[in-house]
Amino acid sequence: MKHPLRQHIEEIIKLTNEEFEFILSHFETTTKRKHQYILQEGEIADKEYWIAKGCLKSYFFDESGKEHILQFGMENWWITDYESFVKQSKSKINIDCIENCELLYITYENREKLTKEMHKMERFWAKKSKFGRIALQNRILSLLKNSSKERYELLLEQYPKLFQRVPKKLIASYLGVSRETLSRLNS
Amino acid sequence: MKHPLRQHIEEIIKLTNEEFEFILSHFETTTKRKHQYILQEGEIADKEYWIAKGCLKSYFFDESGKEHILQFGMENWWITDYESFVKQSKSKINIDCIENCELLYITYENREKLTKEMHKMERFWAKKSKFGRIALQNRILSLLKNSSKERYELLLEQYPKLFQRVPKKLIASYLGVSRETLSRLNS
DNA sequence: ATTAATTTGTGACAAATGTCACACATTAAA
DNA sequence: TTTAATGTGTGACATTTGTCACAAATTAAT
Repeated sequence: MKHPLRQHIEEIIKLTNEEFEFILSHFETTTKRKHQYILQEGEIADKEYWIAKGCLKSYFFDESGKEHILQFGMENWWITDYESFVKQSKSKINIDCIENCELLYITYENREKLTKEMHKMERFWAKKSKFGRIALQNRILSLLKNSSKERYELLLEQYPKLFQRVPKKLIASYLGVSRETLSRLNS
Repeated sequence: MKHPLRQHIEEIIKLTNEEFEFILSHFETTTKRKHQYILQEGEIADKEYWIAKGCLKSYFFDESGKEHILQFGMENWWITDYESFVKQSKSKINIDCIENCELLYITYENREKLTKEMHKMERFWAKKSKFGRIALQNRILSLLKNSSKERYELLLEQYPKLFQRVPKKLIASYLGVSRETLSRLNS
């Protein structure tokens, strides 16, 4: 039984046992409980997390104090503030656990080291970055062309599990509508 | 006087004369007139364009036939359908010139070749990809947290030139509001 | 110069969405 | 088990935005 992180990476590049062990040696493990945070506004995101188990949200507050959800994270997803991590600049966002979580993380330094030591991993992350960008582009497309109701239905279709794990008011925030509007979309 | 493409690339990585000539040999030049297209829905984006001069839009139509603008392109920007180019899949979008344009382009094959032949260019495009992703993330942030009026003012602030070159109805489409609403935002 | 096409602004009204208030259900904490 | 906190649905109403219609202004084409 392969390590789930290895399975995840091997969806993109094949690895020998030694290569995977070498990669894994650059990661650390941590567990967090529901409501605990892994990144706070103003900090520099010096770690990128791979979610072994659990569910998280990345979010920020606007001037009026309203919460907006940028991303959810579940098993096999990566999560960090990408902008802060890449630029090593102060983060505008927060990341909290919405369930108890088991996480693997790699620090910025270790990731830099690993990409230099192992060209395969540079390719892995380049590909991840490409696909991440495509996903964001499609979210913008959807925000432009789809109504709230359509966005709701598309999300429900694509991530049915999310709806059993995450309060609807967070879903509303992710979709960019008020919780009352979301509540009325079903009818 | 350095070639403008060289200046552009050297904002990220330094090049020798030979290196730049080598890079340039992978590109071709083309000119297009206003209203001409460089990519149509259903085609595979097999080229990535660097805009030497002119202005373009990438856009798509929703079911009701409404046009939505995904991106504008101006001097020193790159433009293609990123998803189609990366996956070499059928494009959902169109790209048209909204002014006469001078363009340099690199084909998918040449770009693959060049990244393999020259690791510097792999790093260049990886960085481009990262920053492109950050820009998209910030656009989503803005769509979630800012009102139409705020988005309008932010765009005006960031790209004042755009407003002298591009009809306002296209700006409206980019911002995700009707042209009538945009027209009323000033008051 | 004339004609045609495109762009822009504005009024009137409909539709969608947000806000506030409150009741009730569900979950977490003591 | 009791209490507190959180989440959800719904009514009433205000606000925002979209749609349709039309006229004026601007730009492009002949």
